[in-house]
Amino acid sequence: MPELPEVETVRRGLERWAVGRTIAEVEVRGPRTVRRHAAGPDDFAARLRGRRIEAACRRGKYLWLALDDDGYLLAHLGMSGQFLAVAAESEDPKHLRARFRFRDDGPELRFVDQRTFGGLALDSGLDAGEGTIPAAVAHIALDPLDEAFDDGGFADRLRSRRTGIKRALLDQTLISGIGNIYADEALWRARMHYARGSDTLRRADVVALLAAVREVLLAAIGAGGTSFDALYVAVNGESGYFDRSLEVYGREGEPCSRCGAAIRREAFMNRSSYRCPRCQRVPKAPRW
DNA sequence: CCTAACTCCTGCATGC
DNA sequence: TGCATGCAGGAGTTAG
Repeated sequence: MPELPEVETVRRGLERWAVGRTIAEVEVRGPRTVRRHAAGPDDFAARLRGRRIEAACRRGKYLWLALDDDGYLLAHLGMSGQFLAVAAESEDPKHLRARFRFRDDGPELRFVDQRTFGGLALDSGLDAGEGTIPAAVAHIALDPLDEAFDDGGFADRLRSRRTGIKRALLDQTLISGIGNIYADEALWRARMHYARGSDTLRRADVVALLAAVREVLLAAIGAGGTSFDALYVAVNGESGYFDRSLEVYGREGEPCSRCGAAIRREAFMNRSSYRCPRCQRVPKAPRW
């Protein structure tokens, strides 16, 4: 599932394959993928025709392409969205949702999405202090790899919340880019249980947690992300290999690499959480 | 304002 | 074999 490392890998691919090119034609398959574009698929396609792509940007799990008319092509991959740069002659995949052709001889760009949680929209800019961003992204917190991320401010906000630590890590308005996989991996690295109350963390605990988050995100970016199946690949079609480095996620029953205890899978927030039962003990006052 | 449940969707694995 | 069920889950929306 695309989280920050996967989205960053895709962003780099868009930088390589889309930036500097001018759009000739856009084809949208069905209304769902552009459901966030209020004016509809035809307007979406018409406005993009002739636009030059100036930059590929990201905040958390949101991606956007800055256009030469000061607009933004905003994208979210959801659970299974992909951008693929491929020769126009190659066969259309089953879940093709949008196609971008350019005014050059290079490959076309396709947005493919099996589970349709992903989406595309055109948006206008908003001055957010740290620069202009698409208006629809304004409520998303900076991600922990952004140099403007405020560690102290995050600690304050986290500690003032009355929720569990994993819920907080998954809240994109508090810290962005973390999903189920990297939340579990970071909590394992920090030796914290997912149900620990966010208001029980001392500032030093938050420092350790942020360090663990950054370590795992950077390592995963270095591996090109995590590809469990064909649902996540880079823009050039390659899979990431961070799945080999996962310590707990998807490893139920396997020994913890630190202590040897069998990794446990538990239902939490209508999904699965993985943890080491010895390294990550249940807190005295868990907040499920 | 805060927190949490609900909802959208498709394909694959599992069980009877 | 076929059908029902469960599971994967990001984030906007709604409810309390």
